[in-house]
Formats: sequence, C-alpha cells, structure tokens
Amino acid sequence: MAVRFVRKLEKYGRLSKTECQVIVDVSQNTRKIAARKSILHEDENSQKSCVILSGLACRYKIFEDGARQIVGFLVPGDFCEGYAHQPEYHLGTLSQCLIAYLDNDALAGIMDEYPRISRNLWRTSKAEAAVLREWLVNIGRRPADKRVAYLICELCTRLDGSDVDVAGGCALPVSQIELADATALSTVHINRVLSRLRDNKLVTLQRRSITIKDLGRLKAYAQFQDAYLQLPKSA
Amino acid sequence: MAVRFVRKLEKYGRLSKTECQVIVDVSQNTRKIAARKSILHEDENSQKSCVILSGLACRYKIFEDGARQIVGFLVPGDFCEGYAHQPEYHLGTLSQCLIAYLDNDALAGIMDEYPRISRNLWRTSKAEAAVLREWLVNIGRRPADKRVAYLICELCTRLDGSDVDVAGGCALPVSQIELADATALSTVHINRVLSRLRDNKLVTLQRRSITIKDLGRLKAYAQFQDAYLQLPKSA
DNA sequence: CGAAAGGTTGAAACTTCTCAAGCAGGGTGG
DNA sequence: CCACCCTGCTTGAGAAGTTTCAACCTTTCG
Repeated sequence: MAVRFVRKLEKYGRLSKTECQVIVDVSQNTRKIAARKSILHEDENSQKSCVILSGLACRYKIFEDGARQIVGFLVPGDFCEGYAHQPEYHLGTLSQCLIAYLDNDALAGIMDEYPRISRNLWRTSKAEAAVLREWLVNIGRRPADKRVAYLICELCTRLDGSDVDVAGGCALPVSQIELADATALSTVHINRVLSRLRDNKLVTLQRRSITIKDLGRLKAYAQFQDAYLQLPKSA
Repeated sequence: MAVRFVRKLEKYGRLSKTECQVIVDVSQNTRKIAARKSILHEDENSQKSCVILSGLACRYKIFEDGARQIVGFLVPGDFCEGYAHQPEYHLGTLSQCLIAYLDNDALAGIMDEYPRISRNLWRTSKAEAAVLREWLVNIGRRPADKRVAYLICELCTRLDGSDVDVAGGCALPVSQIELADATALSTVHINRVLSRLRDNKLVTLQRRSITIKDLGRLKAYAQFQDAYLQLPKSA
C-alpha cells in the first residue's frame, strides 16, 4: 500500500502480460453497494492478490453484529494480497475500479524467477505496516476532529502521489459512513466534525468531492507528517 | 512479529555467526526505566534491525506532549526493523532482554546470497501487518473491557508460541501504564477494567504476573481468534 | 415521481477521561 | 535495620467527548 509503485507497476505490467489475469471490475456507482460488494472475499479468493489500477478501494473487517472497521484505503498502484488466515476481512471498492488480479501461485513462480520482486513485496508490506501504525496512533490518541483531518491528509497525499491531481480539490468518493468506519467514530459524530472543519475553513467534503483551501494549514492542524508514506518526492 | 520464528531463528542463528552482532542489552529491572530507555532510536540506529532472543519489548510512538502509543509488543523470536522514515517511533524493553542486532547493510548482502530470506522477511512483515490490523480493530471497535481482554489473549498466545510456558499463569512484565498506552485508554480506566475482569474471574494481573483460570472463557469473552497470528500449531 | 440512501440536527445517555488524593510495596540511603 | 521516597496502584467525583435514538431533510437514482 502506501508507497507509490509507478516503477513497480511497470514490473507488474511486464508480469501481467504473461502471468496476470487482468479483470475489469466495474462496480455499481452506488458507493454503499460497491463497498458491501467485496472484490476479494478471503474465504473464496485467498489465493489471489491484486493491484489497484484506478479508483478507490478499502479493506475492512465485518463483525457478526454488522459493525465495520475499515483498516486501510487503496489508491491506484497499491498492491493488495488476500489474507488466507483472516476470513472476516474483505476488500471492497468505493468507486469504479480497474483491478489486475494475480494468482498467488503465479506470484510464487515469479518470485523464484525474479528475486528482486520478493524484496519489493517486502518493501510494500513494510510500507503498509507503517500506514497501519499511523492509523493506530491516529485512532488511539487523537481527538475526533484531528483524527478526521489526519485521515483526509493521508488520503489526499496518497492520491496526489498516484495518478490523481489534488490541487485545492478533487473527487473523493468517501461517504460519511465510510469515514466513520475508518476513523472508529459514529456517523453522527463524523457529521458534526465535518461541519466544524468546514466552519473553520480547513476542509470541505461534500457531494463526493473535497475542497481544501490551504493544505498546509490542514496538515499543521492534523499534525500530519508524510514521511511515513515514503513518497518519492517527499525525500 | 507475530509469527513464531523457531525455524527462522535457526536461519538467523546461522547468519549471526558470520554477520550479526549479538549484544546483550541488560536493561534495568525497573520496567519504566527500561521502557523509556529505547534500544533502537530511529534517528540514531535506523540502519539496524534486531531479533528479540528473550524478554519482552515494545514499539511505541511518542508525541511532543509526552503521550505515548504502544503499537506492538515483541516476544522472543520476533524480528524488528528500524523505521528510517519515522523518527518518532522507538523500540524499548519491558523486561531484561537478550537482543541480536543486525546491520541493515549486512542484511541486504544476506538477502542477495539467500533469496529465501527476503521471502521470509516478507512473510514476517505481513504477519506484523496482520497484528496491526487486529490492534486497529480492537482499539477502534471494542469497548474497554473486551479490548484489554483481547490484548491479554494475544500476548499470552504469542508468548505461549515462543519459549514461554503460559499454563494458567506466567510472568507478564507489563504495568497498567503500559497496558493503557497499548490499548489507548487512561491508566485510571485500565485499573477499573482490570478489577472488573478480576471480579468476573476472567483474568488476574498483579505483581508482574498473570493468572488465567479459564483461557477458553477469556478468549470467548474477548472474541479472540488466533488465526491471524498464524501459529504453527493453530493450523 | 417515488423510493432509498445519505446527510443533518437535537437531546439524553453512556463511556471514558481528568483531576485529585491516598495507599502499597520495593529499593535506597542513613 | 528502619525510614523514606519513588513508582505504580487504587478510589472517588465531576467533566468531557462520543454514542445512541429519533426525527427530518436532501440528494440520487430508477
């Protein structure tokens, strides 16, 4: 996740010509349906991995009582693997997505042939863990307003690092429900937080698009440091 | 982290004879000092990794205001890498530990020589991410009592999977302060939670040791499933 | 146009935190 | 050897943040 994989994608592109099964997953426009309709059910497809080529997706865990915790977003370029041992986790789309699937057996063969691939996958996984740590800290230690602001900073920064242009504003197909599930807050509270952030002229999130007047101010407010994302340009 | 590395440790053992610098880090008995005294400061030693051979350690992030969030515990056999891009993270001991340090340059050389190492490191990193996801869900979606119970289940299960014998009770050098920092609760609340768990005869945590009358009952209460730890025997 | 999903608002309840004070025990110095 | 001190644990009470419930509004989509 997290790390931009332009270079890596080229590699995967090379691989996909021979090994990958590229599938267009045209999910419904309705976000909720799209999110509920998972594209990688672990119990069914744990032997597959995928790369997000376009669109926005997320990983989430569903509890028996229906509660959901989103544990990460996936932007174009992100690699995502099935969790063989965690059937309660799913991968779902938040918008129309183009996704390249990759059979895990094929991946194993590729790693044998190209040793650098497994090293890159290690990097990928470490980057994902770095993001998870930040989410943990964010949910664990920050109050609601900064928590939401921080998540928005991360999403925008990662989108900006992929193919999306996030200057001042862009499409962000995330509903308040999904924001709530990602930040471990209730939807009602998310709503109040967003209106406060809007009143404070920090960020406006409406109609599936986001407007940030002053990204620097938002980052400062959220105490957001992008080093953990290990973006090429952040160095 | 998370995954038992008995087999892997043998490999590291082989490596350490030639490449690793094995250092005994005898931290003070006082837990707090030990925890505060980090053993891998990112700004200083980001080019080093290590393997915990014995004892209990943790990773944590410190905020400017002194708040701390523990993002993971390390039990014997766990591999731990420096975070070059996240200087606010540290690695600290919770008890006397024996730690093998490994220079990252040496590690890179080893990976060139033994391609399977990088694949194993990928596995390691994926296992760490799996644990982080569970922590995220735990902190995000579970009420305080179950949250603490869940963490205790994880710690005991992982310790049981390393060299420690956890039948009914064992040493657990974790203070209430550290539990609070790991579960994103206040120490006062941790105290009340622990006394409730004790009253309900689920778990007793006193004097640096833990007593569990009925582990199955505790796991059921915490809704703990150990599949994500990918223990050899859990299959 | 109607239905369904998501967004908005208010009020009450609940969980958790903060502040504050006191207790317990282990290690250290007199 | 004892007293002291420091750290961690315990307890109470009030405050704060967040959730829940419920109703209503708005937008989207068929």
